[in-house]
Amino acid sequence: MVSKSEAAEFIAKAPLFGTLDEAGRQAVAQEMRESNYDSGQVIFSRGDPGAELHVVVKGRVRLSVLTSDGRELSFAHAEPTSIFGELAVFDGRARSADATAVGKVQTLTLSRASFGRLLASKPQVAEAAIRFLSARLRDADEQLEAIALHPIEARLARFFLATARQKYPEAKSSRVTFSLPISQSELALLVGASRPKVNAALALLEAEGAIERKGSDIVCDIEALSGIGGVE
Amino acid sequence: MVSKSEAAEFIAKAPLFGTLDEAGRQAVAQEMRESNYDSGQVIFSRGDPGAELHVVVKGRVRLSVLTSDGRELSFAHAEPTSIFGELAVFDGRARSADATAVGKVQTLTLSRASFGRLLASKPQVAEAAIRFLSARLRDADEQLEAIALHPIEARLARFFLATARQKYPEAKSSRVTFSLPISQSELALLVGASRPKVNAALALLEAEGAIERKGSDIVCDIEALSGIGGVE
DNA sequence: CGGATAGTGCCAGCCAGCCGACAATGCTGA
DNA sequence: TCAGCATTGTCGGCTGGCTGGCACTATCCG
Repeated sequence: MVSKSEAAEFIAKAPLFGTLDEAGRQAVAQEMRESNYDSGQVIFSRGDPGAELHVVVKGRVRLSVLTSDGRELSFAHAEPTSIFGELAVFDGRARSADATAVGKVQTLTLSRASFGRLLASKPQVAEAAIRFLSARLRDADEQLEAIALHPIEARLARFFLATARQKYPEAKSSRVTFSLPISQSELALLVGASRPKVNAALALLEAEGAIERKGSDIVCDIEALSGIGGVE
Repeated sequence: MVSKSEAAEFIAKAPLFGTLDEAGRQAVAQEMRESNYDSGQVIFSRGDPGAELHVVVKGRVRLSVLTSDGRELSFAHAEPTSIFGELAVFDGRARSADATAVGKVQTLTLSRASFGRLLASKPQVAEAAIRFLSARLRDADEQLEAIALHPIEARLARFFLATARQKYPEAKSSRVTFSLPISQSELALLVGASRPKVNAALALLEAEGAIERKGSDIVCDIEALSGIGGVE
């Protein structure tokens, strides 16, 4: 259970609400509702009318699409402080992807109506939304490029780079360690490849010295990964 | 040459400025500058600091990325009334793609500074920007899905559907005709496939009766294309 | 404590789509 | 008018990645 004051504190770390002052965050927190999901539970599906956005508090959420013939692709995973389901709130159209809990998940939700009021009353939220969407779009473009033009190892390398950058925004040492609670199958969905290929690519990256796997932890060599990822 | 009043009239058709009133459009038009490019000319390149957005007046612009090993992919073509180069203006970061004139091109440009003033003074522009970016993001997601999960014919079919929907927004008859001034090589870049494959896929679509080619015109059967494109 | 379930590592066979190449056609500009 | 270039239509060889399957291990839960 999350108290309203904990919620207010928490959303300060979320992109859309970080620019609000203390009072603003309190006000938003008042409007948010807590939701809990079990592992594998569908949070929403593509095509649903969808009228609220989520901020992840605990756990991971897979954002993916599923074709009629059963093929699947993950756009991203939402982790704590990540926002998802925002598109339906921004433009009022249907859900563009499926959201599925990967493990137990807790989120805070904000309704379209509440967000509309927020947007109208706080101009800095509109600006934050524009920056947020711009960043999303840059990510999407990069992902499109990766999947269309780069081989699997490069896509994996980029994924690790992006994750590392997210966990350690300050670009400091060349080797960073973090835990990666993702199965190879999830990785395969994210990277748009088959599970066996991901397995092989991981082994390859490790052989090249770009990563090192220690249980569920992973050590990344930023330099090496950049090289393999094709980032000049 | 475009006069300021012609410009004001023209930008009414562009997504970001359509919500402005006559006076607002006049004001924006005053700030815009005309640019002309020859066929093949690079308008900007990825990584450039980029400080203005463009509205296409005449011609087509290819928005693409190029990898170090020479592989290329088009995200989209900007056509008259389309906006491109907006990301750098929204978030102040570098250009995320290359923009190249396909044929002679004329654009109107608006500087980041001008846009910033516009954003601050007209709240409806912020809202338009959010909707605009949301739509872009939905497109990007759809493209990602298509390229990762669907075969070439399906991607081509979706491309035609999207084009048809853009030219005839009112969903009326099941067959629509329009001219398609794009070479197969351009199509291949857009669809993320090799040129020969596009050629074969076009032949296949025509054999299936989903399209019909008459010179540079094309007749699309919406139903058939939807079926092949995997749109339920 | 033991069984079930999920994740990992790996192999073999198959196929879609790539590449490079070439002729035929058509448009363009001198 | 004609040469030159871009575009189109097709091939064949090659290969990266997929599918499906199987054994082994770790982990979670009853």
